[in-house]
Amino acid sequence: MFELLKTDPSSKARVGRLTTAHGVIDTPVFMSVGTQGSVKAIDPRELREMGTQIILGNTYHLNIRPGMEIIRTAGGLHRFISWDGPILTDSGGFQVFSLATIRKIQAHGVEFRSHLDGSLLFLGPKEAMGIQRELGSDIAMVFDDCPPHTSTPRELRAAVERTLRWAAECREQPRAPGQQVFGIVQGGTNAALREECARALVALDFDGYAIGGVSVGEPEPEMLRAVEMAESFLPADKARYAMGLGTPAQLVELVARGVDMFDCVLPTRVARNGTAFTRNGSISIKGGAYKADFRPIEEGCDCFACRNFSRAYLRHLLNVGEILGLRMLSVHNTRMYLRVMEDIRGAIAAGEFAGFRREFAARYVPTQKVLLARAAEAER
RNA sequence: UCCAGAGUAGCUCAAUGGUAGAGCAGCCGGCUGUUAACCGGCGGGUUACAGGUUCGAGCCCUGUCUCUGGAG
Repeated sequence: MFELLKTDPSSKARVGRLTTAHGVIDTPVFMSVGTQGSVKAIDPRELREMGTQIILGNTYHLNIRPGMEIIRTAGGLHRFISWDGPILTDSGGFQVFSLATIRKIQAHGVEFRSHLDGSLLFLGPKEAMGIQRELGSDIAMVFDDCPPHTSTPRELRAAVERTLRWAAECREQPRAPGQQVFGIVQGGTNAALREECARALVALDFDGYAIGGVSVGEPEPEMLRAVEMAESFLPADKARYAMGLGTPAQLVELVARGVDMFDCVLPTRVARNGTAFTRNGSISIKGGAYKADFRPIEEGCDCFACRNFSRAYLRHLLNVGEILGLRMLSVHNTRMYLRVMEDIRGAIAAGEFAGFRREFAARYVPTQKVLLARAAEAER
């Protein structure tokens, strides 16, 4: 159940409350990604202490390993991974995109050849919902067809039609007690397709609506447009979830466009690769510039890493390959994302979101790639 | 002091007498519903030094220096 608490007068930003079987979530919310039943390098106690409200799991990956028999025997995913807060499970739809080389799309689902041992795995609406039911997630996602950014209009249309057909079937599948199901809008950067897909999904009446088919290789301006196209046809009284996004700066902009929920591997993946997010943009802690920099990653950050360790020490850890280094960067980045969301919620509630948004954008230094994409956009 | 071996990129090491390379480190990118503690790029050399042989030498010869091991 979603409750809309306040809407920002200067934008579409809103604060709300999403009630699930395992707890209440304040939105806008960032959801940490725990694909294989673990938010990589961070344990549940740390997640809790950082203020994590909900985490993700993945149908495809958990079904391959450890397999449903184990999770069933364990008493469901919550018990198995010792996380008693809300869990959202992705359906495996993203793997249609990310594992494009080892899968074949068929009428009633997708045939995957396991990336581990090559064995066959079929995932369709029925299978994906059945697995998510057994996982016992609080929010299950419909099984969708997530096409790449490079798709032709014909392919995009086919993906939308398939996604809608499958969504209708997902909608009818049995659920775990208290489990909510979210539909997923596809349609790429095509406004007509986004509208058509959104309207059709809304007609099916889901518990919430996700915007998928973003973060599939498109430049930032196109991503923002795709979200806008879908958002305008979604009901205000249901949660909106932008799948797979984004950078801290993008989160602020997406909240301003009416999105309530996010998930993204960036904070944890980038951390393992030596990069830390700050309000001023991201910094590569591995760099020699931090060799003798005894300040915390980010002044004023209340995460465990910033309270205890210097950039110099963290750089040293990363440099010698000590696992603590990437763990601490993961902790920092995750807490940083959660703090951004806390600040966003506070700003909207206080009626100060417009100023917050302006200042955030002014301070956050984008990557070269984003700058180039924006420049190219301005050219048009 | 003698004998032997070795001196090549910051480090550890390659390179039948025929365009001196790799890994690591360094620097710069990238990473967006995780097949990623990952991927890509760049810089970097008086081949210890001085001669010699040769069309051509990191490689062969002579000398010098340094290091390592052994002998005394």
